[in-house]
Amino acid sequence: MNASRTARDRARAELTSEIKNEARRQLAIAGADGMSLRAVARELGMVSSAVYRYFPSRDELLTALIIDAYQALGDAVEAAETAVARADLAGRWAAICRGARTWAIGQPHEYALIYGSPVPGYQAPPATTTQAIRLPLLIVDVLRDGWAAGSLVVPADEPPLSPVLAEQIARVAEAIGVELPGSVLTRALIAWSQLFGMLSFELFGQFVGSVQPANEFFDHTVALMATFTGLPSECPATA
Amino acid sequence: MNASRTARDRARAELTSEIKNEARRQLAIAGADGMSLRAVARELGMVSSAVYRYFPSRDELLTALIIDAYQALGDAVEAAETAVARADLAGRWAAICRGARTWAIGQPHEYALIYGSPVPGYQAPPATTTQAIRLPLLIVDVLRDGWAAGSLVVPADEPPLSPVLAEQIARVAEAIGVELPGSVLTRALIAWSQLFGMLSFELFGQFVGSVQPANEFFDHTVALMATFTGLPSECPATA
DNA sequence: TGTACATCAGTGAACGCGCGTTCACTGATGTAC
DNA sequence: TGTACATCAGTGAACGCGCGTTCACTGATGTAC
Repeated sequence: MNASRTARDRARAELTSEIKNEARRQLAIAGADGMSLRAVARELGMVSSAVYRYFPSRDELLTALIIDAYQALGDAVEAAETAVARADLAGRWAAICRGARTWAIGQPHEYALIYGSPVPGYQAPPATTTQAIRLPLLIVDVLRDGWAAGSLVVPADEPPLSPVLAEQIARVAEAIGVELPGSVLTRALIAWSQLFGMLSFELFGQFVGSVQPANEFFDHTVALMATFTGLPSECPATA
Repeated sequence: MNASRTARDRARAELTSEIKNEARRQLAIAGADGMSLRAVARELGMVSSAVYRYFPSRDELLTALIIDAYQALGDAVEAAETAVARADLAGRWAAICRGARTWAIGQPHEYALIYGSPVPGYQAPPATTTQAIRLPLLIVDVLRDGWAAGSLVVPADEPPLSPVLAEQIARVAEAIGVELPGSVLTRALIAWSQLFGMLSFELFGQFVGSVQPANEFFDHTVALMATFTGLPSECPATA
């Protein structure tokens, strides 16, 4: 009836996610280019053409994996951030960073899929963007709360933004509906790119021979970058 | 005689670099996985097996491209930095950053090859490391000069490095033969990772919809990160 | 509850493709005397 | 300067492989009356 879930529906949903899981497994072994429909089908004990009942092409399967990855990262980071007391701004920032790192280390190949080199000839659909901006939006939330509470430390000798940059930043602020000084938003973008630069360096091996394993370097950096964005380094006075 | 360069030698050197050039062209079109020996040979008007007289396998060709890319980036950045007056520390830092960006934008696929996701199943030989550390070494040079001149601004309220991190950093300092406070070296590593995080975001499309085109954001960030590492923001007093 | 029809999942064969690598060979270039 | 031999570049055919995608089909599951 209209209770929707027929046996067929359930079977379809299950197989769809099994296909994605197997594809993820191959991603981990052979990378994005190595993920093949035939191999997925083989591993699942079905004939290769059967996969086409679930995904119309290899590219669509890849797209699904990319969206899933952004979503999983967003979920993980949001969960980590939500667990921290709202007033603990530095703690929330740290939770975002550590949540991202934990997720990235847990599934390095999915991380590489979304933050590594773009797959050549592949165009990300808009649905990915919606997921991709969740993390930067979380960062902005923390800063906005800090701004509202008056606890943000804006450096006095900040060089002014150039007109072009100021307008780009203003448009961003408008698009996400947030009122923050341009300098604060700019520093947030810098901290955001630093975070992923650091994660990529760690995961892609650029820290080998220096700060690898990077646990302590990561935590230290997170603290410094919190200060960089103007967040107070200590928990707020519980007054 | 012993004047070495026979016609054969010259022909070999020329074809070797033509093969690499064609391989780079394919890199730009199809990415690292898309670069194929057969296609290279085809484009050069030779039979595919002939390429094996120059590179023993596809992987060795890729390795050559990776080393070349690090080398080209190192050369470009060194040239940019050398052109700046020694005493102009912030200028040297900016030259390093802009040199890296100019090179990356000029050959985005070679950039992706060395700073994007690692090619699965591929192990970088030590020769790449020698080239890869040239840029961070340049950064350290600038800071060392600043330290020697007493013009480095070390923040007073710096959180102390944890013992593990302090030792990692000390080992790095020893390995590269430099005497700098651990906090300065740590900030250098942070700035270094920020630089490449920002470049990757720009090249891989994460800034679309915010600070793309990123020229002004880049320059602004370079200035802020110079301050972050302790470099004086102005040209030195010419006294 | 039972029948007739429509929908859908999965099959198996095929198309056409490109790939990396090996190997025995021909012919040109270089070297030693 | 000339000859004999060794080195090397490039050929062409072959091996064995895996890939994405299409298509006509069988048989099971769902739906409407």
